[in-house]
Amino acid sequence: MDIRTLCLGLLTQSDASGYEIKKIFEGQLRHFFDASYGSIYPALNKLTEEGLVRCTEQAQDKRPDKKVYSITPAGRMAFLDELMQPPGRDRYRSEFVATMMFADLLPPRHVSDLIDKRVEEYRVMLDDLQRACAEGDAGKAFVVGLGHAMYRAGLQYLEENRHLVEGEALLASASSAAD
Amino acid sequence: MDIRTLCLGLLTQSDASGYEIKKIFEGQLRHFFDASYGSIYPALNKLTEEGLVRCTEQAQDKRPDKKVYSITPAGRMAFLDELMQPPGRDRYRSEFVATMMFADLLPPRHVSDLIDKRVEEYRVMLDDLQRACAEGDAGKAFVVGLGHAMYRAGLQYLEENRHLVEGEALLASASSAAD
DNA sequence: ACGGACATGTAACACGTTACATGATTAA
DNA sequence: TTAATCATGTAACGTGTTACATGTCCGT
Repeated sequence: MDIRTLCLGLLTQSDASGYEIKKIFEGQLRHFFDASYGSIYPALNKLTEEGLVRCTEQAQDKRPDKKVYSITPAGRMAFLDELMQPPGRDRYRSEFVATMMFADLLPPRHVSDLIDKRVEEYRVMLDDLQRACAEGDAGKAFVVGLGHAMYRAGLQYLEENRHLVEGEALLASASSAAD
Repeated sequence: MDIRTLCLGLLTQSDASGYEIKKIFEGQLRHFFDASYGSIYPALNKLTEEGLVRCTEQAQDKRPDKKVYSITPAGRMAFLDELMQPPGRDRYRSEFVATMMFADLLPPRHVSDLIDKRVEEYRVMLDDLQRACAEGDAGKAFVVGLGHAMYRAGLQYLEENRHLVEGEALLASASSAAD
């Protein structure tokens, strides 16, 4: 699902400007998706050309014009069509995970620091998601709940199993300390 | 962490050809990373130019030459250097999750089918990971375990909460059936 | 006076995939 | 004979990010 389609989807829920769409990505959706202005504005222009959204320019005093986009019936159909396509496979990219794969090459302290940081990040994220769970429709709540469940499991795993990568490092430092 | 660095990392663990590296990505690492020949071969060539890996051509009878790459001391240093950089944020892209966000726009049956499929995929993946857990060093086991824990939580959540998105659909169809 | 929010956009760049090109060997 | 596995590579394309360009208003 590319940014263009995602924007179209957001516009099924409410009219918005490019700037506002960015805010939505930075808000509750932050832990699942993101998009920069560099992809949002061109996407919106393309959708307009294709007749899937309509743009109403609102002149504002003391501010640049605000371009508010709303989805057209054709846009709704196109989005539905997209949603009905079999979803492609998830893709994931985690430098933390990649780093942990090679934990045995790193100084023990560094590994511990990385895990500490990640644990803290998970905690913040879980708080965020808890809060986000309240607001929003069923679909959003479901997705937020899924994220929460998975990140909570990740956090718990880190806490219970960090010794696996820290231990190995300790072993190495213990054998050199035993000299 | 780009493909080039990932290849370098794999070469810290054993010498390999481009073809073999692809097999590794398709094997135990499948659920965490992937890479196509179109990025692996150029990466390997670039690493060679940079002096981070060395290439030994093995003439094979009845097969094209096999180019086996091994990491150089400079390569090890460069990889370590890379690993010591603070890891960038995770990025995630899931069409399933995106689709679920808009579950209320979809036919109830379709949503149920999607979840059924996802549940089945999780089951297969968990089996895979269970098996992969045994082999490999501490780092790999840790990462595989983390994946397992998170996907298991995802599966459980889906099973226990699918009614949230199926229920809403049912509600809509119930009210129209009550006419 | 300065940084941050509001507001829109473009161009260069990075990174990766897909499809193509080539060709032998082996098992069904 | 047909498909799969072994084996390497390139070129076109897609998709997105970063950095830049521009300008106002508001709070401190």
